[in-house]
Amino acid sequence: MRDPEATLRQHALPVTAQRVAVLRAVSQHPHATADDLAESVRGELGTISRQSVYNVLNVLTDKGIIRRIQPADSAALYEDRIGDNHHHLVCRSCGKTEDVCCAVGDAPCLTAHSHHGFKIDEAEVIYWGTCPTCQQKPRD
Amino acid sequence: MRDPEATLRQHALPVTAQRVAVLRAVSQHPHATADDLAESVRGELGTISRQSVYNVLNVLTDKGIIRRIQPADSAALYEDRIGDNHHHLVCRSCGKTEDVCCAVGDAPCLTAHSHHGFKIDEAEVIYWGTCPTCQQKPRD
DNA sequence: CATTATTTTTGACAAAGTCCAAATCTCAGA
DNA sequence: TCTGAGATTTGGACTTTGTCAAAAATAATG
Repeated sequence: MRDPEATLRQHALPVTAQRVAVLRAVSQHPHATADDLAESVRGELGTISRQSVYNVLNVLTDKGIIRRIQPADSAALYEDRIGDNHHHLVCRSCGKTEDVCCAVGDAPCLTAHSHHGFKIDEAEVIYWGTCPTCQQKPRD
Repeated sequence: MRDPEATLRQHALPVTAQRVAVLRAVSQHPHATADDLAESVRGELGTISRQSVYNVLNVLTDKGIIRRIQPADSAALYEDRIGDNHHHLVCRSCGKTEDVCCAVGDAPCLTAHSHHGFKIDEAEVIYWGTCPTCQQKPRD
């Protein structure tokens, strides 16, 4: 994220310290939870309410400035990288999350064959596995 | 599910009224939440504790007898149909969930190109869209 | 600067699950 | 069929993640 303030203005959002800080935090910590981000912002701003973190994240998500992903058994994660239709790879053991470019070309899984009369607008893909670190640990 | 009791025995699980009823409910109501299933079981058994529903669903899921899916902004859903690697199609508006066979052959999205050193074991795909019924309703 | 609408904050609340200890039940074996 | 050990069910407290609402503070316009 080059300039959080400019980004906010481009979307007609009043610029506040909280928004700038949260947006910067999302940019610096991809795949962080709301709580992680709150912690991060507190290190920078000194203080921010839990509710404000949620407010900001919701507004930014609604405006399409950031993206929310919600893997099973995890709080929502946020990321900066949008518009490129990438997917995610999550470690079942530690939750570590990585970006994955759509494997076969641009949007293969996305071929929205109309099914059951639904109008499909997105195909979300999550690859589940075990990260290198966890592969070395003894499984319980 | 042909015979819930036999299924439980095959997996070395003691047969209890609660397990049989929950398993049957999952079979009869694909994509139901734990709460939905509790209601359904109460209609059949008269009573079951909330905790037991969770206990049973967890055991059955661990044994691979049923499958749990967790779309964003929804409680976990359970289904009977396992082992065929199908995906899901969820209505953003009403949450209606349908099964979708893997679009391109057997397991295209599943091609687990190893990424970032992860050992990938599953590719979960959720198609998001609007169901026929909700397409007709005026959007708010 | 003053005004007005928007944000932030605080605290209560809600949904979905889990943890724990006590009571109950299942099932293998006598 | 009866018994007992071990597994399951239950009830209640608790946790996590997030939302609601009203009051206080702040940003942006003129």
